Amino acid sequence: MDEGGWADGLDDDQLAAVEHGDAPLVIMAGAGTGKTRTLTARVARLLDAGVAPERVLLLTFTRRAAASMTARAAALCGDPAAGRRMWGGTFHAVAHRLIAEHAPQLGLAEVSVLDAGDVVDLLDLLREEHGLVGTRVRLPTSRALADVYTRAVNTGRPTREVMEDEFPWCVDHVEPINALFGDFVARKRARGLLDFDDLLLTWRALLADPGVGARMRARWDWVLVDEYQDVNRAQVDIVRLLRPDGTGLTVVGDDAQAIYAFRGASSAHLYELHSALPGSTLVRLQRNFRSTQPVLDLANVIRPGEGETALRLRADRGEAGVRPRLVTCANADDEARGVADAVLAAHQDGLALREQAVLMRTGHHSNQLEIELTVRKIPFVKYGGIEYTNTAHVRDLIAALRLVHNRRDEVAWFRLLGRHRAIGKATARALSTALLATESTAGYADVVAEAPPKARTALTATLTNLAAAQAASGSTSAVEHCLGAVRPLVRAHYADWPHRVEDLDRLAATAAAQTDLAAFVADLTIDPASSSADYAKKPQLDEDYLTLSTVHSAKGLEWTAVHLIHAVDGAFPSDMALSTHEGLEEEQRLFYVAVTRARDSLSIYTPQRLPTNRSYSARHVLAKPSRFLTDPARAVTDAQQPVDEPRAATPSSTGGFVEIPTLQELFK
DNA sequence: CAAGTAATTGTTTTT
DNA sequence: CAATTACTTG
Repeated sequence: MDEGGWADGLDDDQLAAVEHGDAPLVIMAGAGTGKTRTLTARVARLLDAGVAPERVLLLTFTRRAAASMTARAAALCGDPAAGRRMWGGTFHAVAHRLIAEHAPQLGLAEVSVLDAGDVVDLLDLLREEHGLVGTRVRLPTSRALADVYTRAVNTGRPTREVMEDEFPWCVDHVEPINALFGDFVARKRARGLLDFDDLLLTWRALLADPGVGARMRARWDWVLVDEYQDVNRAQVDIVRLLRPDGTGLTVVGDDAQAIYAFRGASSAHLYELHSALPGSTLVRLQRNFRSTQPVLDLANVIRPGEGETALRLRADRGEAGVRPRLVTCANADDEARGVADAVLAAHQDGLALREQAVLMRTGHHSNQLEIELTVRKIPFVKYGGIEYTNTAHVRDLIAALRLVHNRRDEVAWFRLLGRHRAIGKATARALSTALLATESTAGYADVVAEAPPKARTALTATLTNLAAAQAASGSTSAVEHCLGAVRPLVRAHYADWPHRVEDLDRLAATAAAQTDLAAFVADLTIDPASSSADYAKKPQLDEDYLTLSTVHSAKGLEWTAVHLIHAVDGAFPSDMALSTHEGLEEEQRLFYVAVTRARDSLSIYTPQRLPTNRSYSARHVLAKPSRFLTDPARAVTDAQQPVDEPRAATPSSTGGFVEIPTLQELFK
């Protein structure tokens, strides 16, 4: 019917991908070539042809991407409700939904999701039991153990091999470490705890089961996967198990934008899929609809890879445009002023802050800039970095919320018990064991008797509240009791409690409004960035604000004006990546991703002096411009020195902005 | 065994 | 410079 709807404005290549039948389809789409649009249109076309929305599964890299794609596809075919009926989300989020549904088949009563920090806590607990503590020789930290484990799981290599290659100082302890990992797996299983890796492994196991797998496969006729260059071994297996012969499968990716090797991803999976599925069609999208040619000229210089896979992006918008600016600054403060000046200048010329972004390699690169923006009252929201839900008090509340649905969540018990005065590691462990042994909440009182006398009053209050939360029938009352349990602990435990309690009230208010509290808590863990960002910035939704983002978090997004800061060797590329060839290549792809986010205007800043990262005193060190700014790269940019006289911050000179809190402040 | 004090170590990206 | 960790004391 609404033919023009989804086909509107698509070029021949895109249309070919959209109208392709049910044979396996691999779309290699360069940056800015309308990959999201094509995928969305393809889904809309399927719906338009009468496919039931619940028979479509769309796997994306972030929850935000899934939500916007399903909503747009539904709108394109004139049935807004279809978006909610469709299956969409990250691998991890969809896995959780399916695992919760199949908990009985997995022998699990309830499931809780552990974040990276919880995993470290649990490993720490086990580390002592396995005698891997002491000061006689260097032993791996819990953090290192978590790294080894996740690395092995995500690449499908034995832990021994991972340790030999990447953690040589652990090699002397392979035996006890592997024994510990065995216990780690068993303990998680016994308590209904799933970490991020388990979500994928468990989904894969469900699919590999003859009975459950066949039924699960039969749920969807169409499976579409975005950002396929960033999937790891387990995710590849899941895709293959979902569509064994590739019928109804569509994957989209760009090997030049593979930036998650550290998580076990490999862009080789993209090619392997094409060759593994004999009947598959390969469609290449090379016309860039996003950026001006001058921006692409730089992108083409920076883009890694030669030969067959090399692909020169061509601007559909013609030759016009402004060459990227290469701005040399004295130091980070100078850089911050330069960015703020440029952002405000563009704003005065009518470019909304929402159309501008500042990108960086790592979260702390914007420290000085954030101060400058705050002083000059330029509102901003920062994406990336992991501060928000990782703050201790937020995790305390999340632990309490997890206990509402899973009384056997040992990690959560351990954490909350340890917040009490007079209860340390050893006592917390003993008490959590005792709590796990209780048949019902009625047994909590007996456990209090085992606690040190000084802790009993507070502990009684905590356990009474948690028991009430567990008995509560609705989210509102459950959350209220959790807050009742956690608030006094936070007040007693943190000197700066007023701020923290405010945070908790805010989070609790959102949690209380949920119909499915368990799912909300899991979501908060699986997708912390967008969940916390979404609820934190809701009140200012129609405000204009500048985006600050790590390049990783900026993947798939675009802005009219982009400012790339700290383009300096050691910062971008990160000094952590300089030692290996693969590491450096990934940094280069990351740089390419950053450059290709810009539509019209790109500015790259190179501060000449930065604080040393060794010593935290005020000493600075000379920084060289990023090695990716080669002579050919410089040849297609305009070098620019900002005014080098120091300028005072000019507060209200721009006026009119309402100060909104940054996420960091919300969760401090 | 917990809490306080002294020493030391930190280093990226994220589901 | 902070924040974690190792060591000491109550």
